[in-house]
Parts: sequence; C-alpha cells; structure tokens
Amino acid sequence: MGKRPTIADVARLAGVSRGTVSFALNGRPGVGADTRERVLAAAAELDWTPSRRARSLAASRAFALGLVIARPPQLLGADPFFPTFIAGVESVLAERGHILVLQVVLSAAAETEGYRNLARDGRVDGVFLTDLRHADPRIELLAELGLPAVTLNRPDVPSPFPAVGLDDHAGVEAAVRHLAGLGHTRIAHVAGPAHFLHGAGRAAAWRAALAAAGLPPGPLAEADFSAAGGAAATRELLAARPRPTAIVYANDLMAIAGLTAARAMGLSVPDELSVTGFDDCELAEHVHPPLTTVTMDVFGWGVRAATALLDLVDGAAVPDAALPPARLVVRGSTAPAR
Amino acid sequence: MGKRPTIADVARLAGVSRGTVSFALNGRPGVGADTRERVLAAAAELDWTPSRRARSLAASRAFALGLVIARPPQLLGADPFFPTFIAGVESVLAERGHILVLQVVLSAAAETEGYRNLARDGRVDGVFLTDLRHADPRIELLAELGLPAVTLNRPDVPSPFPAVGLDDHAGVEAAVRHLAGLGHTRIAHVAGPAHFLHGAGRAAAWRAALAAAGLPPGPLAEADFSAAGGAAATRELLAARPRPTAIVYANDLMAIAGLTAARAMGLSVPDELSVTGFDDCELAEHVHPPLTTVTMDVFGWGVRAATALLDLVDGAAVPDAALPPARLVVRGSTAPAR
DNA sequence: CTCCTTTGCTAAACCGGTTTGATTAAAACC
DNA sequence: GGTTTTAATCAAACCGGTTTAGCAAAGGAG
Repeated sequence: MGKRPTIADVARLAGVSRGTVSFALNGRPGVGADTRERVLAAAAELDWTPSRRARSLAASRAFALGLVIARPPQLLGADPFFPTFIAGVESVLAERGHILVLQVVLSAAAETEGYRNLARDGRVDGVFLTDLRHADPRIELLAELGLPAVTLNRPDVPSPFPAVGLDDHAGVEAAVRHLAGLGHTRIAHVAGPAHFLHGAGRAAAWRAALAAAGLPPGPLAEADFSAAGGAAATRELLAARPRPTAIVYANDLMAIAGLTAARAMGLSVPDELSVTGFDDCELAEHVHPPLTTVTMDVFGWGVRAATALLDLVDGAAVPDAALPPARLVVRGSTAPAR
Repeated sequence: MGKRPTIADVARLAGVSRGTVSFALNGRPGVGADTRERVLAAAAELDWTPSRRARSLAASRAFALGLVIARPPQLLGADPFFPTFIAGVESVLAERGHILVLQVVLSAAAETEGYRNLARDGRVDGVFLTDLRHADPRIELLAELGLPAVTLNRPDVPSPFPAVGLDDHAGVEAAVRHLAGLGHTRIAHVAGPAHFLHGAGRAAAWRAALAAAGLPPGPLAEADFSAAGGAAATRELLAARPRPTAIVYANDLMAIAGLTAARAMGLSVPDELSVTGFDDCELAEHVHPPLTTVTMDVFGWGVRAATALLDLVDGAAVPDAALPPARLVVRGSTAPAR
C-alpha cells in the first residue's frame, strides 16, 4: 500500500526544505555540493521522482510534444512515413522524459480544432508540422496560439519556426536523370495533390530535371497519393499518344498501383514502360518488377525534428537543419527506352 | 496580452466561491439551479475552461490514454492496422476530452520501461493492449502497476481487464473453405510469429478449417509478418513436392511478397497457385492479380476499445464486447485448382 | 575591523483546480 | 412554535511541485 513519496518526504529525510530539494534536483546553482549529494541520496533511497502533474502545473509545461495528422486512415496505413518518423521522434523523447501526443483527424476543421485544444489545454509544449501545404494556415494559427513548432522543410509563407529539412527534390531529379540516361525522352509524372508542398515540389523538381536534361516538358497527372488515384492517373497518361515511356511517381503506393494498371493495359514493365516510385516502402523490393524508387532517412528526420523541437521549447535558439538528401535506389522497374 | 482566466475570475464574476464554481461545472448535486446558471454564464462570458493541468493534479487523473506499440518501424509502416485503429480511437477520445499518448518502442525492454514510465508519471489513465502475445507478461505488469487496460481479444492468461474482441479466425476459416470449395486439397499457410496470439490463432484456425473440410493437415511456414519473411516462406513451401496449390497468408504484406516470389519461380497466380491475404490493405486491390483477402472493421475496433477503456477508467463495470467477425473478400488471386 | 557581496538555505507564496467541514438559511416535522 | 432535517454555500485545506523574497553565515575589499 506504499503511497508514493512526495518532495516533502525527501526534504525531511535529507534534512532540508522542499525548495532546496527542488533546486538540487534541477541542478540549479545555490546548493552546496554536499547538500546536493544528500538530497539525491535521499531521493534515490525513497525511489522518488517528482510528480509530472505537479511539475506541469507549477512549471506551466506539459513535457509533451504533439503531432496532428490529417490524412484518411487507409492512406495513413499504406504510407511508411509516419510510423518511421514517429519512431525516430520517440527515440529522442524517451531519453528526455517527454511523451508524444498523437492526434489523427479526418477533416481540416478537426485539424484546427485539434491544435486549438492542444494549446488551450496545455497538453503539449510544441508541435511538429508535417505535410506542409501551400500557404499553410497552420503557421499563422500556431503563431497566434503561441505554440512552438518545428516544420518539416520550409513553408512557402514566412514562418517564425525552425525548419528541419530533407531535400526530397534531389531524389526526383535523380530519378529523371536516371531515366534520361537510359534514353527516355517522354517521361511523365504522377503527382501528389498540388496543395501539398511536397506534392507540388516533386512535380517542380521533375519539371526542372526534364529541362536540365534538355527534354521537353512531359505530361503530368495529378493524383491523391492513393493506390486508386495512382492507377487512374496511370491509365490517363498511358492513353495518350505518343505514350510516355517512363513515369515518375510521387510515392510508392501510386507507383505500385500504376505498375499493375500498366500491365492490365498490356504493357510490360520495364520493357515498354519504366516506373519509379518514392518512399522505398517495405513492399517496393517485393513487387514485380522490384521498384526503382527514392529513399530517405525518415527515422533520422524524426530524430532531428524532435531534437530541434525540444531545444526550441527549452528556449534555445534553434537554427534550421538539413538532413542528407533523398537518393535514388535503382531496382528492376526501370530499363533502357526502346 | 489577455492572461487566461482562472476559476477565481469566474467565481468573482458569478458572485460565488471557487468551490461552487467547481461543483456547478462538474454537475455535482447541492448547487441551486439559478446559481448553476449564473456560474455557467460567467464561465461562458469569460470563455473559461478549467486548466487541464490543475485538474490533473487535483483529481489525480491524466485525461489521457496510452498506446504502446512494439514493432519494427518498417513493419509498422506497411501495416494498415494501427493507423486505422488509432483513427477509431481518436474519434471517441476527441469527444470526451481525452488525448492519446503514443509510444513506439523497439525492444521488449523498452516496452516494459514504457508502461512503467507512463504509470509512474501518471501520464495516462489507462492503456490499450494490442498485439497480444502468448502468456503475455504485460497483463501482470499492468495489474501490478495498477494501470487499467482493455485488451484486443482475450489473452491466453487470466486477465482482470475487459476484452474487446473481433473474431479474426472466422476470416481464415472462410478463406480455407473458399479454397476447399474451389477444389484445392493442398492448402499451405504462411503464419505470423507463433508467440503472437493472432499469429498462432490464425494458424490454428487454418488447421481447424482444413480438418473441418476433411483435408489433411497442410504445410506451414512461420514467418514474421514482413515482406522478406513472406517471400522466403513462400519459396520454402513451393520447393516441396507435391507442391501446395494454395497458400493462406496471415497478412497482406506477406501475401503480396509471396505472390511476387511465386511468379519469380515461374508459377502463375491464380492459375497454378491460389493465394489469400489478411488485412485488406490499400494495395490489395491494386496488385496483380487483385488479392483475395480478409477484411475487418478496424476503425470500429478502435471505437469500441476506446469507449470501453474510457468507461473503465470512469469506474464503470465494463463487460467484454465483440465486433462482427472478419470476413473474406474474394478477388482475383484465387481460382479453381487444376 | 567594518562594510559589502556572495553563497546556501528556508519560509511562504504560487500554479489552478477539487474536496472536506463548517455555516447558514430554508423546509419539514412533531 | 420550537426543533430537526435538508439544501445551498463558503472558507480553507489539499494535490505536489516551482519560484520568489528574505535571512544568516562566510568570504573579500578597503
């Protein structure tokens, strides 16, 4: 029935005041070395840890970070990004005594509501801003709420928050270069929704890389990152004449569905159509043909973002950071143009 | 610079004591109807909400539920279960003012540590117990920590916690029946790890369904739910003579990888080999051939589990609940045996 | 040797709610 | 009409920490 010890018990055992225990524990100056020793020993003996709840109230901190995800669940389930990102984040949080509060919402309204509630209830000290959108309204919302944040890559609006970047454009450019090097001249793109910065950005990278290779602008079909959307976009692109001989997809899910759609139209991959994906999901290596795709250090991204956000909420000045760019993994779904 | 109003401000405006405000707000008896009105009006006028932090400290509640996931990140990223389950959970939590604390850990030790920390820091009022294992040590751990929990399906050890069940065996049995009905007699199984209850359970269901169909026990290969594992298990099964003419997989990821592995061995699916999956992931419909698989209401499972856990931490007696069983979705990866 | 500054510590206020015990006024009883 | 319940309310204690203000002793400067 041992009730949990409080700071008063520790103070009594160490023969000091509660304030001194607090000071000693938090490594503040103004505590004698021997006293500090005594306090820590007493705390250890009683197996005492400060109550998170009391600390939260007194220090006005939640010791928690938030992540609000606005995506349809079935898409979330097929996307390797968030689980890996979260695993990276947690690897840092665990060490620094913070927790992650996750909010999965189904609409933009619920998303705003989510941030508002997290802020109002003081449930988190800061949030990760992922899936940046064009003129993302969340930047202003968070600034207004006074909630610190870290963005994944730089938003296209002025942002007071540090950004942790990972150049995904490099991966798309590498894919286009790879295809151009194989002799392809009609290289299409199945894009993600243009209102997503990474959707639009990868499309821009594809366009730029085509130009850089001296190729004419290719056809683009905008999809929604879903398998069904990727298949439909593929059918649309392949119906045109002359047909593209290669398609660069904005994610693996669409690429794999596209692969299947192309074959259903009687095209052989990679002989008649080369295909590249993006994400390097678990299945990429295990479909036929194995998918040439783009890989990046998502776990590391989580680590860096978490570190940055923790430093930020600790009041440090946090500079922008950048991870190694995404890079191409060549497998079997790309071959020389015929 | 509007500082947030406190209960004292509301009390002053309503002309009552702080205690009365608290009583009125929480719908406790012993507050006059008119007074209650006045208090609520004052609260509304000041746009006051009780501070979660102060409530947490005073009421010794976290107003949060926890989910600890112990899976390799790349597997998590390919599995449609958790995102959907979490979305279901959140749809309930949001309404009842609770949040979800997510912990993704990479080892069993970290998992235990995770539960211990959540309990010790009072970060959550209860947890979801997913991915049950054989003789799951977490049951006892949580009982010892005094942390309420809800399990997904019944553990195989005595458990003081309510279970929210979803019969996944039914789906496997339906798959076997379907294959037997198509004339298959050598139906193999690629199982998940046997220490997982659902891994062992699906294997048992497969075995039972074979017996029920009057078929001899088929070959089983145990894998790890990963694509690579599924592919390896498939190669192993297909190397045997006589070769199985159908394989029932414990999840879609292994099934899709198996599909690819079979084709790499020169087998045509479904002509020479029928294949069934489990999960009905986003890609199942978009691979070639479209995967016959098992689907279940994972979102609803999250809803029910969250409801049960909230009721439980509110002190209610929570009976076991059950969702509609998993059911077979027939697509193109199964065909009559030749 | 006095005066000023540190250093080390304590007591008390504070964070913002909930809950208990006492108090008072109104209603019910005999 | 006097007494006992009952209902409504308040003041104060409490949850368990952090932080500020203040004080005593020790060290340093003049």
